[in-house]
Amino acid sequence: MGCDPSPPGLRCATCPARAPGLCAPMRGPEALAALEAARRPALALPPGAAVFRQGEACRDVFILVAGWVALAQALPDGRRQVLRFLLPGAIFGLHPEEQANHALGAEALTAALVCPIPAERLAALRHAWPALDDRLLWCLERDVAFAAEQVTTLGQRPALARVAHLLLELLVRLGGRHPPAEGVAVPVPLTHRLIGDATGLTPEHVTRMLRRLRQDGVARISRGRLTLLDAARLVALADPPAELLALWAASG
Amino acid sequence: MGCDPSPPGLRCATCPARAPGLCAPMRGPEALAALEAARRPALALPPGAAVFRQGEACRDVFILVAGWVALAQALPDGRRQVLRFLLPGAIFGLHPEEQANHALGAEALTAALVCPIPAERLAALRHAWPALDDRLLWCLERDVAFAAEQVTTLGQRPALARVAHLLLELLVRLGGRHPPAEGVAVPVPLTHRLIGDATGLTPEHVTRMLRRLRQDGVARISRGRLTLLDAARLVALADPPAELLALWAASG
DNA sequence: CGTTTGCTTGAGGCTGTTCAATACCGGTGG
DNA sequence: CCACCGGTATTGAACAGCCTCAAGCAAACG
Repeated sequence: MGCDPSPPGLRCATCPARAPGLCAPMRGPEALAALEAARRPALALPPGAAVFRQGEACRDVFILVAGWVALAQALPDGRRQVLRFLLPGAIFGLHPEEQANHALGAEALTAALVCPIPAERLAALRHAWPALDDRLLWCLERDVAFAAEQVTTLGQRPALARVAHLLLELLVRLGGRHPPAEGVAVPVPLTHRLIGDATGLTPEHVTRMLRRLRQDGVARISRGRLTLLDAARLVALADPPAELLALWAASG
Repeated sequence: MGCDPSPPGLRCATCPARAPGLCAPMRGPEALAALEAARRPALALPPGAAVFRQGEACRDVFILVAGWVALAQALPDGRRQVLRFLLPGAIFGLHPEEQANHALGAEALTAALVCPIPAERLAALRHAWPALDDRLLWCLERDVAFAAEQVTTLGQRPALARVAHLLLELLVRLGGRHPPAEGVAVPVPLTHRLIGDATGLTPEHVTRMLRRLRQDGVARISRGRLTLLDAARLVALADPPAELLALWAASG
């Protein structure tokens, strides 16, 4: 929960080629300096800490610099839906102006570093550097495409395909390429509960689906490490639209 | 399928107060004239016609001037997911640049009138009138919020709540206010199949859920007309986040 | 080490699907 | 005006997928 006013700033951590963040279009030194000047001190969060809570007033927009964050919507009955697992470079917390309070919560899954940027300062930057508008527009169009795919998955695909879809998405986003590499153990800080909240399944059923994937030699996940065994069969199970694979690979 | 190069243009039909379209920020006569100049001739579509098909190249962005359009993603096995029912004023067909082909299809549910705007011309307009960026950003942030809610609904809510949620959404969007008016028969061109494709249910189960809503005196839909009987109970069943109601009412 | 948290497995039940048969409505052509 | 027709709605019965509940286990953490 502490504050880290010094490095790592936006410059180094949010601009890896495979996870372009907000600063990608701010190439000029002045523009980047302006973005650096606008941001608040970076927040270092321990695992489980909330970046913001559902219902809280929207004050800042955030850039995830390091670690994993989950965006989730909780329901009154205790159920909750994970909307997206965020990786470094992600920008989140944007909202239409009518919306004064967060409809979603954001929670760190690992130790995480986030940069808050006051919403009004971001608006000022947008007007000073129009390239920032292009970037934000691109990010949002991408988010809409991702959300549409998740809607289709939850509405139409059976449990096994939902889990396969999520694993494939993570592998492609983490690896930055499609097809993803086989045989590599990738760190993935997800519990069965989190996977269930993202796929609309119970943790018990997630266990059963993961067992089938393991027994069929498709992929295995254990102790926080995900290993792809058979990329072709995972893709066949997940059956993602071709358009998405490029987006996953390109945008963390 | 014909072309209608004359009225109704963007001016009259897309700017009703309750369904602000692209031109809302283009108040100045020059700006509006520029938008009018950029658009192609309006397309008049018969019911069932495709505005664009899934997999087709992305060439234009569209503004819905009149009628209903469904955005849907089809799966190889014949199932499909309706992502959103569009009402007049909606802008659709935006996509991140990596995406050369539509991941979704758009189909007219009624006779409909749409204005295509070439994507590159829209980009040019954006740079000439920065207010347009604000508007597009707002539209996309709203779309992300809507999509997030649909994800939660499909992932976590049971069948009755899903149907109630959709009916409430339509009533609030059509009426432009919350709570929606009781006792008014609103034209709604949806078949049980379409409702099922939007809620992830079979048409048969949609029938059963609608029967329960009718028997419980909550709402009834028949012969293309939706009548709200008990707003409070519909809201209780649908249980939408407070943030959404304002967005539904404000944005058609 | 003890405690806690998450994982695993099984049995039984509920929700929603599938399949099939019938009724309905709107449009068409005789 | 009426018979016909295609698409849609309705209903029921059997089935399947996923959930609930409960117990036992493994792993992480103080």
